[in-house]
Amino acid sequence: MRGKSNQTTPKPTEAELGILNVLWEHGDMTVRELHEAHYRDDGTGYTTSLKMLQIMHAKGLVDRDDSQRAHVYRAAISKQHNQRRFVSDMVQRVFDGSPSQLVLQALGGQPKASREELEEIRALLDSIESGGKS
Amino acid sequence: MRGKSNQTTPKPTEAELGILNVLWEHGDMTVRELHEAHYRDDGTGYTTSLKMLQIMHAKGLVDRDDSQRAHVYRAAISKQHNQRRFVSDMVQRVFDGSPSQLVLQALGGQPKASREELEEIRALLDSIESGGKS
DNA sequence: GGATAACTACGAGGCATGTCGTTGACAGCG
DNA sequence: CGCTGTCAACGACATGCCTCGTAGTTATCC
Repeated sequence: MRGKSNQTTPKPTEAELGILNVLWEHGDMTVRELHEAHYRDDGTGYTTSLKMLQIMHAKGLVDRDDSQRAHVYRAAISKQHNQRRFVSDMVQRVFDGSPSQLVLQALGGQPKASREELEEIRALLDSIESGGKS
Repeated sequence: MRGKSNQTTPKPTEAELGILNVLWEHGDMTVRELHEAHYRDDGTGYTTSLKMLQIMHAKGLVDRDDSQRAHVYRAAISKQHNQRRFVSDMVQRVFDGSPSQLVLQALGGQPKASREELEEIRALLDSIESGGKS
């Protein structure tokens, strides 16, 4: 019920993903704000930030409020939605469609999970194993 | 001691990943064999397969045996190595560096894990929680 | 030995991505 | 009113990816 946002949005590119991460963190932002927060260090020009947001708006990745002179942008897709998209893609292309293989690889990786996170994972396992819901 | 580990091989592109998947499945292959197995359906030309393998060889993604007239190619990186690379990248870019978030997302997804796979995951959780090894 | 078929090598082109420069509009201030 | 600074819009360009056509080489078969 919550998602009237349909699946028609394309997969974000690498640069677009960086921008979305800032938008998810900060909420609504003007071009100037995003540029200062995200592109300042690497010396990238202001117009690049603008162009990026315009392209993302054309793709439906961000919404825009142009009632003010400085347009305000916000992420049009949720972080979770994006995560599902990426996980689904990677399971398909890199793990032969097996999510559990991905899980094993992720748990074996370097940034170790904390005890609380491990418990959360166990809880989800229980939920699945007892015929839990999707 | 972290940092620039010699990841000399770049991350495979989409098309390169498709080729690697075939090579991991079939083992060593000539260009012709790969083309028949992978590119025949979509009408892609033979020289495209050849060029792809040449590029991948230049990048170090595949090894080549040119002692015969028809060169024989094989994957230069293991499937596991590639999986680690992709998981690490995605954890960083999409999950703010939290592997457990990725795990939760993967387990919630649609291709459900089997009971055996769930047990395997539990075993790995136990191993980690008891001060397991890497 | 000469034609034929299969192979490698190389360059070029179409397309997406990410970068920027320039232009024109608009607000605020004197 | 006219200046100055900020903004959105658009085109252009470099680069990487993927595609193919063409050329040149080598094996094979009469």
